[in-house]
Amino acid sequence: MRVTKVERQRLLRSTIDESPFITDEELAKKFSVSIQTIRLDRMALSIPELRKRIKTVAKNQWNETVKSLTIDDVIGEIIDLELDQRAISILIIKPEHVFSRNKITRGHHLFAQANSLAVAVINDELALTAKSEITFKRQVKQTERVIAKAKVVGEDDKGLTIVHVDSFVENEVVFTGRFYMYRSTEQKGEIVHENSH
Amino acid sequence: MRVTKVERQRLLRSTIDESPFITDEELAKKFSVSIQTIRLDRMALSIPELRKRIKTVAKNQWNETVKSLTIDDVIGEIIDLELDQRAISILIIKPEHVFSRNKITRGHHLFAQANSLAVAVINDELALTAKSEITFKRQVKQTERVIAKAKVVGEDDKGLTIVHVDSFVENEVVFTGRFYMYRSTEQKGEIVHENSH
DNA sequence: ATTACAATTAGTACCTAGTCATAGTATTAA
DNA sequence: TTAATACTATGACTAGGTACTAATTGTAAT
Repeated sequence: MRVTKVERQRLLRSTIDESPFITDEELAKKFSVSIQTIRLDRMALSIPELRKRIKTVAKNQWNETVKSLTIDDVIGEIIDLELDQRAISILIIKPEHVFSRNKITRGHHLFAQANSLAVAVINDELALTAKSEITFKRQVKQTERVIAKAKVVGEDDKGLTIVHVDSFVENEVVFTGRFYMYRSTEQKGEIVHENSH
Repeated sequence: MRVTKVERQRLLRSTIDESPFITDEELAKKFSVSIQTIRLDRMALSIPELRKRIKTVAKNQWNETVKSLTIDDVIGEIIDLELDQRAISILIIKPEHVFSRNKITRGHHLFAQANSLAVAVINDELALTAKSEITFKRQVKQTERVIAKAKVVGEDDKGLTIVHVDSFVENEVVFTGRFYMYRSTEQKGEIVHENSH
């Protein structure tokens, strides 16, 4: 089925978004246009070629910036990250996050967002939560957008890194947590890049 | 530095394992051998070419991402429940629960198991976690079976129901948490399960 | 020293999934 | 009719390989 250019490009974007492992050839078949048209479309939409897409997806896992966690391992989307300093992530509450009857977010999703952010902010190969104290300040409903802000506040007497996370919906605190993180090397020494790629 | 074939292949394997984004050319330079030698080595070790490696890494990540959204499936199976008294659930740690690199369970899954058990044990329409203090006692690895035991221990001064959860792997405590649960009516009405999966 | 054989290197053709540049056709709007 | 827009086609080139054959080098045993 041939559709308009605009519509095709809209569909192209979402198709690639959904399954980034699709080639131009397959896309061409799918939309009944030539490969060249698909390529022009990608140009227009600034969508990189297959291999680069795959690489991007893969690199998140092995990232040199986010060492201890892949960005997609983080529950929610990281929008700001300064290792060993602070990090911010956004989680939009969808149907799968809520109790079906009252549409209130299940607590573990808020915890997961905050906890994974605390892991991500640690500049280390291995970061694990050793302990945490958390409080659910108010209920979060479906479709609300939760912004979690993590801040590394220091170390405790046992050498655990303390990360404080506050989560907000429209400037209102909905969750706070203090995470005591274990890290493999307890030093924030030099930046170790293993740029072997 | 030239080393023996066996040693080079050992190093090759770990190098690629560490950074799968390395080309044969770069590997050849690294080990001071020809590209062909590297290729023979990869053949011998059944290590696929760069693009396939990247693809695998990317696909794993893609799966993990998709899976972490359906967190509802990871809560574990309730095997014993006496409302407002105690509850027990079992969670077997699968690949989707762990960090891909070190196979250690991600904290939020242990939290989710304990938290959802705390919710389930409350005999009420609406049960929500208001606050909790949790401790991860030791790391849990893939394939291990986590048994969470929840016990309702009373109420605090604000009327929040306190549930204590200990999680074990083979009689060893791996997680403990104290959950302060909000409930809509402080009455024990009819049995309400939010089994919305 | 010569042979035997493994280890290594070299070279070729071919493949995929692209890039870039250029040219050409079809349809539509002024 | 002309011009613009959308689409298709072609050729030359690239990275990072596979698959194969052939030649060379290293080393250990006879």
